[in-house]
Amino acid sequence: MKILIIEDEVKTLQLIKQGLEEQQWEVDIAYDGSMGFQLATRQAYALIISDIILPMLNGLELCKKLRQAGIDTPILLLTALGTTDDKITGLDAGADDYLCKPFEFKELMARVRALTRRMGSIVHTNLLKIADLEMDLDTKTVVRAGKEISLTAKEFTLLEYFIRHQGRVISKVELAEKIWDVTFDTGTNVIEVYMNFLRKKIDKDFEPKLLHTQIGMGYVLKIVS
Amino acid sequence: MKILIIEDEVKTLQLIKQGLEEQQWEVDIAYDGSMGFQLATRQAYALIISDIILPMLNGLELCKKLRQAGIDTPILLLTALGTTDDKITGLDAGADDYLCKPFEFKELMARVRALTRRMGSIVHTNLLKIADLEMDLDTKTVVRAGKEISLTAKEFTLLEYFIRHQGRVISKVELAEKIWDVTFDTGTNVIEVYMNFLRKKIDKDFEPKLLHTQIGMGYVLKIVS
DNA sequence: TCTCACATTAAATTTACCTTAAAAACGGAC
DNA sequence: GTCCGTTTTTAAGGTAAATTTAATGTGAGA
Repeated sequence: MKILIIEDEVKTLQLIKQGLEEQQWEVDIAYDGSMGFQLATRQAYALIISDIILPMLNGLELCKKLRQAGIDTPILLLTALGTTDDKITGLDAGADDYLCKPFEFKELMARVRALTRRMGSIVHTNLLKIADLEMDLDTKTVVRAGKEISLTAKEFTLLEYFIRHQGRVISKVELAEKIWDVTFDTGTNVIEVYMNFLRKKIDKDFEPKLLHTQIGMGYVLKIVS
Repeated sequence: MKILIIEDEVKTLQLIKQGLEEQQWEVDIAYDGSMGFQLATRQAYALIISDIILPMLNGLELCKKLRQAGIDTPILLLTALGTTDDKITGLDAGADDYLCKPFEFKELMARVRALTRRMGSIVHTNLLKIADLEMDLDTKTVVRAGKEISLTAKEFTLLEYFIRHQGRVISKVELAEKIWDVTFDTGTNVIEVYMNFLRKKIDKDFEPKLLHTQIGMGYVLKIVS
């Protein structure tokens, strides 16, 4: 699950984004309120972190509009406006927490943990990983270097087998048995065709390459050759 | 629904109690941590407001014990310990918010409103949501974008399963087991027919579409593909 | 340079799913 | 019980996408 940051000040944005990514969160970014609204209504986030002073639509109006639209994602407002009345306005607009700049980074992270804890249990469950390639068995999605990659059922099963046995050279006979469920030589080249499909999708536009051929032996999924 | 205050300093206690009662809250009181724990585990509160420095069992230990006991009532810690590290310790112990004394009373009230907002709606109505689609389990009604949608029993059960597992790709085998209670392949296409029924009712006249097919894998209920 | 194992592409085939209609089962009302 | 409306299931035809086949290209090793 992802976190959405809405902030027009690039330095603050980068700081938060980096910190969240270190905690294994996926992060989306918006530079103004209306862009933030678009994103927040189009997909489900675990948390929205928003500045109050924003172009287009300010953080308070954003809160209200999201709540009106039925979005109940936790919202953390982050701003330089530090009076008690500002905080009250923010919280009553529908925000769940309010943190004043300048804030200590570790406090922000603790508040993020507190706000996402409830969601957290449903999060990051069935994930398989190698390098920057992630496979989510629940949502059946594959992401490499942050880009979502769409796989067919057979491609998915095949890649799953490779990730579960990463580093091991897997023979074509083994693949035929485990993925295609045939135990005799059918004289086909499906496996080669499918390895080609997979490579086009998960390796072609990325580095380092993960799928390697060991001529006469089989294929391996591993980092570096 | 009630709020529980755990505080040994009588003056602060009275101040908060009175303020909450003016907002029509019923208030229970505990003067030490273990009494607070007893009360919190014996009935459901909308919110627990606790000091950290308490006789018997301090506020942090109380938080941890309550979370371990499976109590997920929102907890607001209220204390004189004001460093960032104190806040982090509190939030990571399982608290939802942390306010330092001396605090302005109206900020406390705003934070109480923020923390109880969710509970207020979740508790007395038993409803499931995704995007602008709402399902009320008590009245067995479904509403999308404000329009009431009438579903048959099987359609309702099916949609409920999807909403409870939103984001997850659900295979036809799983649906057959969980909704139709068959564990073997009956060679039927009921599921496809029912997906068609559901789509006609909840997706046909609305945007964005929520039910998506992942060929060879199953179906997902989610916002955007 | 020749061979073999694998890569690549396009075309053929098959499967999974959608849609519609009609049949069967169910549930009140009488 | 019978009738009738509703819900659930079966069945059949159509379609797009996934899978497989087949034909050709390429590169490493003898």
